[in-house]
Amino acid sequence: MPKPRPIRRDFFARSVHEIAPELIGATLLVGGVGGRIVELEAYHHTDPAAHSYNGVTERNAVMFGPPGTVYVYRSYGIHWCLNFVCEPAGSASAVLIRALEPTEGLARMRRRRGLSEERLLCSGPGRLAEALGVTHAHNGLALDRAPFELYARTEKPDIAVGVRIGITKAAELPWRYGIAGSRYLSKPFK
DNA sequence: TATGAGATCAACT
DNA sequence: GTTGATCTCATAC
Repeated sequence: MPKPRPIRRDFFARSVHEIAPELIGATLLVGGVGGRIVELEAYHHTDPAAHSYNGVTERNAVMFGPPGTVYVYRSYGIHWCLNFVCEPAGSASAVLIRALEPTEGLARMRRRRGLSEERLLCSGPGRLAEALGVTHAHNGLALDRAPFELYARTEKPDIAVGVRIGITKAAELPWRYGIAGSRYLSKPFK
């Protein structure tokens, strides 16, 4: 195995549409627990589905901050969802990390998630956050500092593209990316 | 395999 | 009061 190369914050100071496919296959750890990113979605500030579309609120404030920052929001009143802020500060764009192939800290993930088969540990944004212990306490933290670790992929996977999941606004935009055929996706690609 | 309810909160109308 | 970047469990087919 080649030595993993850390991804630094400046990686994120570009178009979210360039970043999103490049992050597929990267390794994300939180407190040493995590795995390979197999699915994510892009949200651009000009996109009606983005939280930042209607301007700053208390919830989405970190989206308007510097790139390479972690944005965590509560979903459906129940779950936490993990995002990485992209583009130059003020652009308020982000990628939602939707699924991981678990590789590190399997035992801790299982404990946090309760009895659960490996395939379901991180296959969805809410599940992923629970398995990695991500909460609002992580909102606004830098991605290249503890407890976060992010490493570039060593090989380019076969990347699938599709429409985003669970949204009604701008639902037709093909801004969901994933590893084609991975069994850890929240849903298969068409 | 598919559909539906419930959990529970921030933003918006 | 309604909706939403969700998940789990129950019930129906």
